[in-house]
Amino acid sequence: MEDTLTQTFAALADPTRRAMLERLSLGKASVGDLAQPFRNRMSLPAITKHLKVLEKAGFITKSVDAQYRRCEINQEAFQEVAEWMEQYRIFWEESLDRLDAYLKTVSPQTKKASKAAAKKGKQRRRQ
Amino acid sequence: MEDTLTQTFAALADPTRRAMLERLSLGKASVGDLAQPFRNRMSLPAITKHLKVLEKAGFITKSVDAQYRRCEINQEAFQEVAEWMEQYRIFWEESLDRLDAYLKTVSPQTKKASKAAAKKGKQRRRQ
DNA sequence: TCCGTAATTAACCTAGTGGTTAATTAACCT
DNA sequence: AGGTTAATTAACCACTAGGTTAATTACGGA
Repeated sequence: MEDTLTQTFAALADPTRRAMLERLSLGKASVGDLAQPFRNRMSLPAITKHLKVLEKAGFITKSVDAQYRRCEINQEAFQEVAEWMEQYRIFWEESLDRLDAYLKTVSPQTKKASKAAAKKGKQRRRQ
Repeated sequence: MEDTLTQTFAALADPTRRAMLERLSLGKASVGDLAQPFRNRMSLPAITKHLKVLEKAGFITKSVDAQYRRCEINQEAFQEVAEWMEQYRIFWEESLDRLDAYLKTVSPQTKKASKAAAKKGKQRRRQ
């Protein structure tokens, strides 16, 4: 696959891996911990593979702790995405403005994603 | 592939498609225009397929103009990426601060991506 | 009307991805 | 030492992604 941005985006193009990142954004976790929400759907080797993809893309780092592997989220890859997005800032800023405006027409408090987006718009837009 | 975030990230996980978006960020273009930089490496049907992926992911819209297809960049998909990134803001903000600091230790003017990132950091970081 | 150009569709091929089961490595515990 | 638990590796399979060539559609111009 070669190029690093490609690896980065490819790593995010899977719901299982995104869920793992979401879990890791709350704090460190072992492979078993990360596997737990998927135990019914998916085997452990599958989990291992997903983690390897995330690791190669720089989203996580693993450290050995006895028989456990402690997984931790990592900025590196997020930085790449953010830098790339910078190039298209004009588009996503505009989009968030629209989202922000839309949210004002709905209810004052909505679910977390919407709240976060609204907050972002407010913080950055003026000046 | 089902889910929309997956489609969005998958669309970005290809250097050809990212190059096309880069070109389209400068303005509208026909399929032929977009194909031109790849004409030696890649056939036209391949280009058509790539554009279809970008279209399904919401990154571009096509309109018919005689025998030409006029392609235009679109915010929709960028919005999705931005919303998703919001969840990890703590990581990429921190990353951009580091990048910003690093750039200060290098030269005042560097290449475009770096400049943009530095600008972003300055605008948002304080207050 | 006929030819050239723009672009897509169809049919196909190869390599890579996401999953499996079975076997293996490595650490802890009694 | 022997058993249990954590995780990885190996070998395999089905499906999709990215590419090809050849054929097709659709429009403009002499």
